Parts: sequence; C-alpha cells; structure tokens
Amino acid sequence: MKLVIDHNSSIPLYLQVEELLRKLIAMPEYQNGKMLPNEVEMANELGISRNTLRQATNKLVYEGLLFRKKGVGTIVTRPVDSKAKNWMSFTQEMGSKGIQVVNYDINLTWVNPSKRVAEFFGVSENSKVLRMERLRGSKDGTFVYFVSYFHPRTGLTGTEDFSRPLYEILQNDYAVIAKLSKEEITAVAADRILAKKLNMKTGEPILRRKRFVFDPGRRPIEFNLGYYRSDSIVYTVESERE
Amino acid sequence: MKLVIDHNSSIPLYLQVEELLRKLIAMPEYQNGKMLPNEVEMANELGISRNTLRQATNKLVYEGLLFRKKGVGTIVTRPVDSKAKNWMSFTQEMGSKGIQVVNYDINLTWVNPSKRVAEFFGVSENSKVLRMERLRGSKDGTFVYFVSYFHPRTGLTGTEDFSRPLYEILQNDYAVIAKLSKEEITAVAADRILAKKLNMKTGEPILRRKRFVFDPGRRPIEFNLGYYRSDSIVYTVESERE
DNA sequence: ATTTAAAATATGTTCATACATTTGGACATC
DNA sequence: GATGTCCAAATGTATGAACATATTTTAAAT
Repeated sequence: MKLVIDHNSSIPLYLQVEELLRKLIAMPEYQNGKMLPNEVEMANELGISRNTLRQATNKLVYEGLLFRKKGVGTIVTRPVDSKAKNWMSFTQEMGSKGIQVVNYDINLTWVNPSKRVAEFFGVSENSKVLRMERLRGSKDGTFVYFVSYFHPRTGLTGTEDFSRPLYEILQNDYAVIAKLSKEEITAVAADRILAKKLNMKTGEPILRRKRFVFDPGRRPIEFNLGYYRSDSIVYTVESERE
Repeated sequence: MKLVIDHNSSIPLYLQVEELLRKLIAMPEYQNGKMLPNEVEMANELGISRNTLRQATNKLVYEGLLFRKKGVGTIVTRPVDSKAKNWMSFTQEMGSKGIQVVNYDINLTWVNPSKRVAEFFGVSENSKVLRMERLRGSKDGTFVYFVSYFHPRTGLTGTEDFSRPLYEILQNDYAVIAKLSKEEITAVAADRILAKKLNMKTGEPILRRKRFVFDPGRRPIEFNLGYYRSDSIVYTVESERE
C-alpha cells in the first residue's frame, strides 16, 4: 500500500495519518499481530515528523487497535472501539495482596462448545474450542478455586508458561487484548465433583462466575467458568454512576 | 495548591503531571466547568515544556475529565460516567425487564450497628442507625430476595413511600446522592430464618451481597446487605479496562 | 557449544521553537 | 445600540533534535 498524504490539505496531517493507519491495519496483511513499519522509517516515507506520526498512532493505541512494545515495534492487535477501566485477572488480584497463587492442576483439551459458548464465539457446536481447566489456590491452602477457560482461535498451544497471568500471555505473545468483560455471578451448591476438587462437602455453597471476555473490537476472545469456595474468596465490585 | 513535581524521579514527568492534574480537578475549586490555568503558564510553573504538559492533559481529555476549547482554555467537565453504567437499584433493574416488584414486608427500626458498619459510617457501635428490612419479590413468586438497608444520618423517617426506588427517595427528598458503590459478593448457605423468608430449604446456596454506598464526596451514606435466591437472580457485572 | 558483551534497533520521554486557528474583548464606527 | 475591525490570549498543529530504555541480534570470549 502506498503511503501518501496531502500536505496542502486543510485537514491536519495527524488526522490524515490516523485515517490512513485505520485503513492500513484493516487490511489482511496487517491483521492479527503483525508489526507496523517502524516509526522513523514511516515518518520519512510520509514526509512528516516522528512526533506527528506518534500523535496519529497514539489515538489508535488508546483505542486498543495498536499497542507498542518498547525496543520491538508497534503491533496491530485487532480492530475498533474503546472506553475505560477496571478488573484484573485473579493472579494479579491475589498478587497485589501478597498472596502467592499456585496452579495445582492444569488440563488442556479440545472440546465441543456448549450451545451458549458456541453462540458466544460464533462457531458451530460441532467445532472444537480449546478448554483449559485450572485448579488454583494459595500455597497454604486457605483458598481454592477451579476455572475452565474456553478459547477459540487465539493460537494458544498449551506449551506456554501458565504461571504468568493469562491476559499477559495473550497480550504479549499473541497480541490479543482483553478489554471488555461481562460476568454473571450466581450461588450454586457443590456437586460431588466440584466438592472434591475444592475440598469441601457436597451441597455447600459455591460462587459461580461466568465471564465473557471481549477484545477492543468487541470480538469474543474468551469464555470462562469459575467456581470459588466462598468461605475464602469474596468477589468485589466497584462502580460509579453519573 | 502548590504545583510541584520531582524532576529527578524515575517516574516520567508526564505521568507525574497526570496524577497531579487528577488530584487538582478533584478539588472543590475546580469542580464543574472551572478553567485550568493556561498551558504556557502552567508549564512554566511546573518547570516542564508545554508539550509534556499536553501529553499529560491528553489522557484526561481522552477520558472526558477535561475538554479543551481552542482560544479559550481547558475546562474541567462534570464527572460523567467514568466507570460502569452499571448498577441501578433493584426496582429499576427489574422494572426495566418488565417484571413487577412487590414489597412483601417492610420493617423499620433503630439498631446498633455492627463493628464493620459502625466503622464504615464513622460512628460508635453504641450509636443507633436506621435499619430498613425489605422482603421483596415478583408478583408471580418466581423470585424473592431480602435486603437490610442501614442508614446513619440521612433523615429518613420511615413514613416515606417505599414503593419508589430508594435512591430516588434519598435524592429527591433528602438531597442525598448515591454515587459510588463497593460491593462484596459471596455464596452462603441459607440458615433457618433466611430459608423461611425466601421460601427455600435450609442449607441451599444463597447469593449474599454487601454493598457500601458513597455520595459524590465519598461520604458513606448507606450500607446494605442483600440475600438473593440464586436460582432466580443472576448478578451481572460489566467492566472495561484500559 | 555456551555464555557474555556489545551493538543495532525500536519505542519512550522531553525539550525548544514556530506558526496556525479560534475566541473574546476593546474600540471605533455607523 | 448594533456592527465591524483588530488585537491579545489560548489551544492546535508541526518540526527537529537529543537522549533514555527495552529488546533483539550479533559478535566475541570462554
């Protein structure tokens, strides 16, 4: 693609470049984790300063369409849309409280998605999605939880270092950014299987969380289903209204 | 307010300034449409370049906390919808789904607060707070929940029309505005009393929500403790991150 | 072959500067 | 009083440069 802008236009250069970048990263050859040309080179090619180019890219970075890695380059995530903050992964949540989290068990298989999960990912119920099951808890055994993560096309192989937060793995290694999360929380009674996993009695109350995770383009990237021993884990929400 | 930053810190100047600005615009004298000092002057005062100052401001502009008017200045906006659109009172939630909510029982008394509630309100455990207990549900009996509301000094008398949403009553009649909410959600087993109220069996799982509510000045205005039959009520959360 | 060190590469931060554009007020004019 | 002109002030756009820092690649040393 030829990178050209109009230096005599009344439209500011940085806006022209922003538009250009949007078109650029929408092209197939830039989809999904590809790197943009480096800043200095690209600025030269466009006949603008590096600062002006950065002014253009900043907007897209903020929107989550691009993200920059110092010393490496600027990487295309996946398209469109943005807003604000909140939520961490559980490792981080626990880590920030000085509690060490241990993966007791990790199980990786390809399975047929349930109807709802298939619908969420927009795939057939006959297709396969990656399911990662994790039993996790603190070293001292004061809390335990069990989560199943479902992934469609993210390219996870199963050989990753899963002691790192999952979102970090996805972002750094696969340019997939978790941006929006919708969760449903209910209380359920532990069945035999769960009770055994979580070291509690059948029928005792468990907190169940279904989480639907989207990338900046509102495309589904993960579904996860978590069961938490509620005597040890409290789910907290903070929200503000206008 | 003295505008000072640390030029020898390892934290980038623009981030320091960003934090500073956040504090600045949170102050009463900058609330609601007030203008910030102009860029050139402010940059001088901070001992940084105008560019660096703008880099800091940009973030807040993007978040909607500030907006700039060319030829005029930079203006502090009204704090608008910074986090989740999330949380309404339950009446509204249900109302928006076309389900009619009925107050089966309302109980109003003055009680001593628990240790945590006393701490939250900043009052003594020997003082009295208003407790309003509500058993509510749908007319057809498909769901039921039980909530206790605790209020310190809001002036509620108990003679109000409680078919209206509580937040509406507080806002319209007492100029108390619920702005921030922190919630803790756990799963617990129904005890005899709760089981009877909610028409379920002892030991069955219930969703318990503790909610701490603050006004715009971060002053505590309500604590409430809700128990929800989880087979009929799902708690949903939607959050976005940067 | 493995480890270490250095260099190359890319983004990150910061500054100084210049000119453009928009707005609002002062002032003169009709 | 209404209108128009001009100026000052504030943000908007753009450049060029320098150095910092993180990452990867390359080369050297062991």
